[in-house]
Amino acid sequence: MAAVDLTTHPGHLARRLQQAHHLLWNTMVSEEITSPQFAVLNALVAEPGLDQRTVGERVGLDRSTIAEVIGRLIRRGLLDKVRDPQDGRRFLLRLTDDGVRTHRRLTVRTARMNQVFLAPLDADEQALFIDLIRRVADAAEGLRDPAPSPAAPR
Amino acid sequence: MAAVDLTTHPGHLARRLQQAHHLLWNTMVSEEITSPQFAVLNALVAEPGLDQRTVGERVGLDRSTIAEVIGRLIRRGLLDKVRDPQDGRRFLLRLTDDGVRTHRRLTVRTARMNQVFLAPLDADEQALFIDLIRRVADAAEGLRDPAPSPAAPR
DNA sequence: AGAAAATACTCAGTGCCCTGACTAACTCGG
DNA sequence: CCGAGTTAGTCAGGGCACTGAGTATTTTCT
Repeated sequence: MAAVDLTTHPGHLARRLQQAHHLLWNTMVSEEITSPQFAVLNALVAEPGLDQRTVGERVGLDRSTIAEVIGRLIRRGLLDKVRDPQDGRRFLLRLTDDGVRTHRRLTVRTARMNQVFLAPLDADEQALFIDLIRRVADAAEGLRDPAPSPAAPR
Repeated sequence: MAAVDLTTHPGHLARRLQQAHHLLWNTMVSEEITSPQFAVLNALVAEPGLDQRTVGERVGLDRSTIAEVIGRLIRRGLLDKVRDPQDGRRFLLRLTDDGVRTHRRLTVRTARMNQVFLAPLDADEQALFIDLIRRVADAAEGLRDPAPSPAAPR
C-alpha cells in the first residue's frame, strides 16, 4: 500500500526527460559525439584556451567527469591539451580544425533537434518551459554551499 | 565564433536539472538509496510480484539497467527474486519487510524534498512545470518506434 | 626563504544508462 | 511433436556523473 505516483515527482520526470533527450540526440544529431561533449566544444569555441576546471564549470561538470569527457574528445582528435607555461598545474585546451568543423556541423543539427524536442509545446509554452527549468535548476545548485550568514560573506 | 547559448537548450537544462535533483536527493532523502532505486521499490509496493522487465517498464529503465538496480537492492536485502514457477524465464520480485520499511521512510522524505526542489516556483507554476515536462518527455518517448502508417497498425 | 594552504589534475570506486550479442525458456504453426 | 520465432534475462562494452584520496605545482604567510 501507500505507493506514490511518480509522474508527479519532478526528479523522476527530470530523469525521463533526459533519457528522451539522449535518445533523440542519438538519432537526430550524432551517435559519436554526445551532448556533454558538444557542450565542451561549444565552451571552447566561445573561449579558446580555457583550462579543464573552467570548462567544467561552464558546462556543469565536476573535475573528474570533465577529465573523462576531454580525454574522449582528444582521442577523437577534436581537442588539444597543453601545459600552461605560466602555471604548471593547468592544461590549456584548444579545438583542432576538425573540432571546429564538428562543432559547426552539430550546431545546425542541435537546432533542428531542439525544434522537434519542443514541438509538443506552443511558442509561449516553450519559453515558459525553458524559464521554469532554469529557475529550478539554478535554485537547487545554489543550495550546494549552505550560504553563510550575510554578515560573514568572507 | 558562432558559439551557442546552452542555457536555451532543453537537453542541457534537463541534464543540469537532473544533477541538481541528484544532489538534493543525497542531502535530503538518502545517500544509500538512489532515486531510481526508490522508484523500483515504489513500483513493487504498488504491484508486488512483478517481473524484472515489467518493473523496468514501469519506472522507465531498460532491461540491462533494471537488472543492475535490482541486483543492488537485493544485495541490500530490500528485495527478493524468485523464478516464476509458471514461466521459467521470469524472476518474480517482492519487497522484504526491510524493503517495505525503507520505502515508507523515504516516501516522507521525498515529499519534503520535492517541496524544497520546487520552492522557487509558485503553486501554478509548479503544476505547469510538471505538465510541460511530462508532455515533452512523453512525446519524445513516443518517437522511439517510428509509428507505422495508420493503415497498417499491425 | 621556507612551511602551510590552496589549486589543478589524476585515480579508484560506485552508480546510472544504453546498445548489441548471447542463452534459456516458452509459444505457436504445421 | 517439433522447429521457428518470441520473450526474459545476462554479459560485455561505452559513456555520464559523483565522492574521496592522492600528486604536483603555485601562492601566501611568516
